[in-house]
Amino acid sequence: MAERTRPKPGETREKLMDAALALVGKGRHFASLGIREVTRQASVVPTSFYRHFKNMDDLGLQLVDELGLVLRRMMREARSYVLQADKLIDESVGIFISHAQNNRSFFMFMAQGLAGESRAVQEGIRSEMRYFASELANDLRRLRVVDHLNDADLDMTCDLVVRSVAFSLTDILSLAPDDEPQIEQVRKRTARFLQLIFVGAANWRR
Amino acid sequence: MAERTRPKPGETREKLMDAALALVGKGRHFASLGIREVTRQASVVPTSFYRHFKNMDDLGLQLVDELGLVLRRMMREARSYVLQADKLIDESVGIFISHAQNNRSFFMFMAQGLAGESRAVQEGIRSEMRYFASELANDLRRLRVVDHLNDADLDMTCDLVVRSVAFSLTDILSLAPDDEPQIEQVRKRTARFLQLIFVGAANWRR
DNA sequence: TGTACATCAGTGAACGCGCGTTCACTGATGTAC
DNA sequence: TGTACATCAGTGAACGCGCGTTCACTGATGTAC
Repeated sequence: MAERTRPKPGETREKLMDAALALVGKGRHFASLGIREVTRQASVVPTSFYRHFKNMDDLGLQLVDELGLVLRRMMREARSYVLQADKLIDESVGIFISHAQNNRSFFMFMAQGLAGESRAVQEGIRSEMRYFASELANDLRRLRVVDHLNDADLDMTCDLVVRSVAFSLTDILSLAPDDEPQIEQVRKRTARFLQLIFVGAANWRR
Repeated sequence: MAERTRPKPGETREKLMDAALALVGKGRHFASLGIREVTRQASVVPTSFYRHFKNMDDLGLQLVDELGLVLRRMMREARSYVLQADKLIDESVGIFISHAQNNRSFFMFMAQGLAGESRAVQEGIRSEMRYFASELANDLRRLRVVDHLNDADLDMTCDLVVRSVAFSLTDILSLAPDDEPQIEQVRKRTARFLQLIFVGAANWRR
């Protein structure tokens, strides 16, 4: 019955990334985090950091990859719940916002990274958003709600949708996580933004 | 013919704010700037900082106020150039983008601040954006392009417009300042976003 | 299956450095009478 | 108008501290034969 004296492989790496995320979730900006600070939060000796990351930028880049996983999970859930077009907007916005609340730190990191110091992180997040928009375009084609739009116009519409939702995200993040009434406000407003955009798309260039 | 041995009042304060902006303009994130770093950039002794600001957050707040002035100047220019509705979108977007290029550092600071560490700076920037949106609503009423929308729907539309433009801003800022072809792309795409939104508004709840 | 060796992740001590902040001082400008 | 004093912005030295990074070491795990 020997105790586990050796940590699982990759455990410290995960602890460091979680620690950075936790600090961001507490309101700190990623760009202002230091190596010692992160290792302290992770209850790990500072030297260990270098076993897994070159520097903080490197850690940031690896967080972007994990962010991608979160976004894909969100998309998958939206797809499985939203099978027809009529409640599409409200349900998708709802799913998005509940994910934003359950992954606050991740989305804070994303919001920060868009205007962050590291060009690479910036590009990574933008590329995730582009991917998200293109998947959305696929889904809309599949649901046949936008048959009259050509590909370029559909892409533009989806891009605008993703941007609007991303901006609503920063609204959510600036609220207390349990401020239900305000969160409900943001949910409604975001849904109306999307309705407005889709009304625009429906009447586009006719 | 005595040399001016004493600096003008407020000169150092201005130098410090300019220095912080300059560092942000070089790609640094405001949250990661230090007092010594800013004073060094301003060619001022570190102690002087405390004559004008309590800490970096305080300096950030005062930068938000100046940002407000830049935005108001931009609005004024847009109003004087755009007198009728037909070229409204293209011209406004053009003016906006040229201001973004001429005040890169300011707008970088704004983009960073939206997801920044200081709650107060965040609120300040949001409030500037709300003000901007409400002024836009006034203008649209005045130009009588949105007569069929009620106040709440007009506000929503303007909010969405301002958000979309603000997001395009981050597109511009991530490009090299002289990358004309790409900037032209962003200009066109932003204009089409706004057209889509206005088509939506024109057909809203008919 | 057993043995020898390479690889890997974590450790603790140590380094030099730049940081934020304080202090007492200076000298120019503004204000009261 | 002149004088005395308060206020203000800028200075240079000094402080203690936490930072990023390096180093040599440890011991567990993986690999070759």
